[in-house]
Amino acid sequence: MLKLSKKTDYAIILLTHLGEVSAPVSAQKVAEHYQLPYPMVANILKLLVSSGLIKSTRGKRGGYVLERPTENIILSEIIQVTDNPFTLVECVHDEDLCKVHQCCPTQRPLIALHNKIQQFIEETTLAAIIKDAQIINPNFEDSAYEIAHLS
Amino acid sequence: MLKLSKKTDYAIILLTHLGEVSAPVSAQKVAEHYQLPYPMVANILKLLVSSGLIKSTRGKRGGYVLERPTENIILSEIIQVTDNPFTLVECVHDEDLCKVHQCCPTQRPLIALHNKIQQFIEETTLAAIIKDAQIINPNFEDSAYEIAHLS
DNA sequence: TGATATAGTACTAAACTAGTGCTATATATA
DNA sequence: TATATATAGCACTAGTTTAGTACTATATCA
Repeated sequence: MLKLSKKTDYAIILLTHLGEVSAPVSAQKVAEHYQLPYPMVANILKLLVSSGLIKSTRGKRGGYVLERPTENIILSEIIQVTDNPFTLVECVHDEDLCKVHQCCPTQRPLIALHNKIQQFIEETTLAAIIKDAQIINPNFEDSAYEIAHLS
Repeated sequence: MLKLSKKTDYAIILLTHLGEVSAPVSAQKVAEHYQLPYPMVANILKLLVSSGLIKSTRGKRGGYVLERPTENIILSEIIQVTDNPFTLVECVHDEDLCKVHQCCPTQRPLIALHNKIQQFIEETTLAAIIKDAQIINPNFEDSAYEIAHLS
């Protein structure tokens, strides 16, 4: 099915949130704020740490912050972590897998589509995603700030 | 996972084949030609009939032919039949599904990506796919012709 | 030392994918 | 008109993936 997993969806939400605050945010707080299941959020945050997109501090006042500025995080990295590595059709990366590659009509057009998607997700930075989101909800930054500092 | 199903892959192969011959081709023949599992091929062809992309004739010398010229069949139709209807993220079509749409940062960038993919699969005709495939294997038409008329 | 928070790992239910099997029906042709 | 050929329409299964849960260990602040 041509769709992104909820994991990716959540990851973008989480990273966007982290991109808008400076103090560490706990899994609990983010989960509450977006009404997402806490264990899920916690798992994804762990995943994002182990893949180097965010870093964590434990203990009281601990939580997660971005590892890099939002301009240097691209959508394709996020998808790579939370979805399996993007492969529209198997033979894009390994044409030996394909029984009919001698006369395969899908290869070229689907590789073209693959490349278009790839290009888009490499062009799109977290910074751009955040900017887009703020057009919808200009007060978001403030409310996020409040939440992040709610004791 | 951001990928197309084998069903779609096969459907494109099958439709391309039908686009290159004029006489009806049986499920058996196509399956043999591409070394694909016959029951799978048969199922997909039935699906393509019921969705109006191809038409069938039963009995001896029966088989499948395209319902329309290749220029009038677009990739998005094929995907719609064989993959579930394309929805990169659920809220593209139904934003009430989303718990956080008041402040959802994924919505805009992912809808943008959705639209890019949508545009591509609507621009791409079966005729174009066939033309692409022939660049790879210019003898394909001949061999397909042979197979189609193999008694 | 205790509360808070992440780290790591393992597990489960539901959904989807890929593929199979069977029986009924239509058609060309000998 | 009988027969071989071919599609039509089901229903079923195994394997994989997704989404979400649970538990224990460890680090840190106060």
